[in-house]
Amino acid sequence: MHYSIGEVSDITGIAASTLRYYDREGMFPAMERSSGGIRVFSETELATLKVIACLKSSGMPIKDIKEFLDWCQEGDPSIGKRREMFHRRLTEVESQIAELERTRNMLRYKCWYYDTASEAGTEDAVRDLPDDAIPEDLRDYRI
Amino acid sequence: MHYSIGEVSDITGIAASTLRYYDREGMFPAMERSSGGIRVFSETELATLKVIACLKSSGMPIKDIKEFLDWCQEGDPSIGKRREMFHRRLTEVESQIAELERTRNMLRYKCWYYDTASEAGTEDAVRDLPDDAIPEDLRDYRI
DNA sequence: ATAGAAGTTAAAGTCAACTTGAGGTCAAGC
DNA sequence: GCTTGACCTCAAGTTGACTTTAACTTCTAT
Repeated sequence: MHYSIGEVSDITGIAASTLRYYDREGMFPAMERSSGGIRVFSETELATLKVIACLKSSGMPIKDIKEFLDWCQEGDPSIGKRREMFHRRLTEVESQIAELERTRNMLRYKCWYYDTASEAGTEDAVRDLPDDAIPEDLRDYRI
Repeated sequence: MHYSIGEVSDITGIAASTLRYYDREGMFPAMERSSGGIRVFSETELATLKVIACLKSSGMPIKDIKEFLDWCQEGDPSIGKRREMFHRRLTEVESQIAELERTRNMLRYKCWYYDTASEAGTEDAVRDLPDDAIPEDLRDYRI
């Protein structure tokens, strides 16, 4: 199947200007053009966009994603590099999750703090409470 | 206890230029200065920095954090607003975690994919494998 | 054949969150 | 008194990831 830039934008929710920007950066090396110079996206480019989305949401910068896509073009000889890259990315995302979970726990503490203050109508009711007045699962996340 | 900007930078790992920038943005409304005009950080500012770190790692922009800190200055009347803000932030972080977990699973699939390709020496060995040749827990994350 | 929607380019603009640079001041030890 | 390192301000620069603009072309439907 073939798609115009507008169709791809509608399918993926990515702005056409962003797709042009990715193209300018060389992320779609195999993309074709109509005789009049109009971009023709195919399944290949849609697959690339999925990989871009995955790597982007793992926090990888565009230029590193571009480098990875270049490795894909090189074929089998670059399998090792690509494998290592994904393992590093996985480790990275796992620590991002751990950090976000810590953040979530601090926010849970703050929610409890403000629920309590809100009920009392004043922060004085919570500010200097001893640790054992704090729900056990939130105690370590007091800030 | 009182700290110089350099000490706070060492304690927190935040660059002195960043601390000055935060100060310029009005995040330390109670911070004092020495007679010579030098910033004197106290426990109050260290506590603020912890809140800033928490909200920043939840993805909140600096100007919204500033707005929250302004609410804190208003005292008890703003407890409701602050409470709602933390509840929204918690919801937000929970969906960020869910999205990152999805990303992690896609990366796990890619790790398996490249482990397999690497062992075989060629991507041909994995590219078009049927779904049931993929580890069950990764099947849904094929990209 | 023509209108208008959708596409094209290159270059400039935007935004957040800092960081850097220039030029000057403060504070502690000798 | 003087050096030296840490501090100060203000303005400008940086980075990444887009987005916008202007001027133009192509495609599609009537």
